[in-house]
Amino acid sequence: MAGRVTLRDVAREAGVHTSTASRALNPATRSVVNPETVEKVLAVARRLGYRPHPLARGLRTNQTMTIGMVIPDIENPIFGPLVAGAESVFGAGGYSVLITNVDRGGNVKPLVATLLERRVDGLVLATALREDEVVSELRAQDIPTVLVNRTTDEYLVPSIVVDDQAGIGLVVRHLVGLGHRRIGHVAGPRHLSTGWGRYQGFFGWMQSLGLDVSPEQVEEAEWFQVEPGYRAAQRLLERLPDLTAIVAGNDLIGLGCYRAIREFGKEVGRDVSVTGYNDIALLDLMQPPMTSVRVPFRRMGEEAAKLLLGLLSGERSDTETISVRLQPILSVRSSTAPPPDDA
Amino acid sequence: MAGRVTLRDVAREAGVHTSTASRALNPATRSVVNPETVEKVLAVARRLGYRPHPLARGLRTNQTMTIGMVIPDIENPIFGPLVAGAESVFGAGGYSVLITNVDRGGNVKPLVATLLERRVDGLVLATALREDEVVSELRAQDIPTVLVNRTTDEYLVPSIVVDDQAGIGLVVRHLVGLGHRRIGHVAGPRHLSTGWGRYQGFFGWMQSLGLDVSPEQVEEAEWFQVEPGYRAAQRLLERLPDLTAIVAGNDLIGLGCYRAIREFGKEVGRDVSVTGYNDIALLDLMQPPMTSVRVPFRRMGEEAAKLLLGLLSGERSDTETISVRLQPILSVRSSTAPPPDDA
DNA sequence: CGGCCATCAGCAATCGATTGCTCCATCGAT
DNA sequence: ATCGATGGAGCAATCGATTGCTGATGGCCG
Repeated sequence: MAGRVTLRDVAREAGVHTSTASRALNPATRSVVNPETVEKVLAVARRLGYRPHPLARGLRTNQTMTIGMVIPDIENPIFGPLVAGAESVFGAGGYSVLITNVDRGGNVKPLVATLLERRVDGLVLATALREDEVVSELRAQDIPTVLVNRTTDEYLVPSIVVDDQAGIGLVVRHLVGLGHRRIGHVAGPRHLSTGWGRYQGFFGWMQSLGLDVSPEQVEEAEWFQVEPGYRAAQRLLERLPDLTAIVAGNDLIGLGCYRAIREFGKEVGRDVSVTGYNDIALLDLMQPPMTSVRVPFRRMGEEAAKLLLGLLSGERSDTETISVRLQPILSVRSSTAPPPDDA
Repeated sequence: MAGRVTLRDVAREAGVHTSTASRALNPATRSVVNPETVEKVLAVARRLGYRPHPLARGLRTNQTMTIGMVIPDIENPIFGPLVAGAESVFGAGGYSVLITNVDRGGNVKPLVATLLERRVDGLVLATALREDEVVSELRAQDIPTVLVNRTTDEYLVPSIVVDDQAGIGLVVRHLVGLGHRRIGHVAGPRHLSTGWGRYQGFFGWMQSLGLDVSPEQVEEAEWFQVEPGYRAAQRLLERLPDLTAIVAGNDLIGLGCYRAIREFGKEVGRDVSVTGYNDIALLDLMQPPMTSVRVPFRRMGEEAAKLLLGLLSGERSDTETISVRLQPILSVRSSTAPPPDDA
């Protein structure tokens, strides 16, 4: 029965008062106790296998050593590594992670409320919208919060995101380098920073590379999924049948593009190149393997955890602007190739 | 500031003692309080937005309303739905889920110890080995525990698994029905109930369908991953080049088989049929789309949560044998076809 | 009219740890 | 020798809710 031993037991056994035992056990207050007494208490605690009761401690100190994490659509494979990374860093810091999943269309607010009722010490949200009421409130209430993967337009709380400008730059330059000129974009939802940032990046890079680009070269998928990507790609190809390349908002949308391209009687990688984003697992096993922008999700989770730990320890104030933009790299595969000669 | 209001505040405002307020608020003890008083307290609590402090309550009642969940290799896509399913049921029951990931080869014991120190009310483990010391200890300590996806050989605690016997039956009968006779098996690790059960099922079904089957038709992948699956498939095909079908231990192993088959100059689905297991996302987009056994992971998570909730409420005793075997169904795709004529 | 019981609410202990304050003893300085 | 400073340890309050027990009130029955 681990944990049956209370501080009282330790104190009695060591022949000191509980308060003394408490101070001896706590590294921060240890200095006010006689070193010999400290030794004695420590020895007894070890022998008895004493473990402080987290609830009792938390009640008094008003800390739960618990982090709340909200994940949208946990079935999306990008979130596994993200959670794993965060969890490992939090675990090393003595924190545990309460996880909550919110399916697409679900309401984040009550979930966050539940987490706060549980008195989590901080939050990691992977659910931010570009304009996010929940985040604003958390900011207003001074609840240590870190955003991950997505962020808000206005800086409210720290975030760890990937540099979409850079990521899209990688694919656009890659495509242009291959000789593509007529490039389209099947964007993700533009009310999310990821969809928006990539969309912006697409425009920016096309222009800066001196290529014509207009809004009609873009279609928006309602969601970062295969099916919506497929439908958006259909619309795009119908309007602009002579595109030689499509930059997809993420890998799943890219897979939707594959399907649409085939339905138009063309071959992916030969007639029309496609790029994805995120570089999820198994992408290299698709037909053809998809060129994508590799996003370090595990690292993203780790950085988010470190950042939040920093906020919690008071080392960093969340009023100072801190945002981390991770740099992606390009995974080139055979879904991208020079445009066909007759193009 | 949700939660700043304490029971004391409510009691004072309602003009009653805290104990009365407490009883009025708790449905179980409400009957002992005058209905009018109850109304009054309830009204005040609502007005003030009172939320009980979970730590204070937990300290007294010795319950944290928290469940610990241990996931192996959280990056594996099967665990997303499983976690989501469990989390939604637990959430509805007022429980929160502390999640812990253990990477392959990691040690589960200290993670469980941490969770127990946190005083979780129960555990869901997706990490069971066929002989599992940790599970035995939990059983011995009477800690409400449920296993999910994998189970132990000896019945120790309740589990929710898929019926591997039935699942393998689906694929073997499917293959035999297509005309295959020389069928091999690339098994998953046999120290896990999933690897073992499918291996057993393969033998059983082959025999019961009157086909020759010997251990040399089987190779074991060290892990449920593409790469180990590939290596095992290589070994198998080298030994038995005339196989017309391979039953893979799971989808990822199946994808490894794809690669090995191609390296042997054959075509998947035409020369050699392949079946997977689990039916993970994107499998339908592989080349060729893989026939697989669909396992309802979300449901598995839900059932696990329900079962554990049952144990916790005392409705069910964990001494009575309870195990749920979910029934899988077959997703037929084009990785399976009749054997080639010359075979 | 007295006594008994049921109903309801308050008192106070309790869960286990933390921490401000007090108290005592010792030591050094004047 | 006296006083103050200092180190070290104990006392008790506290965090917020739950709950066994006690006590008061009022109704009913004999």
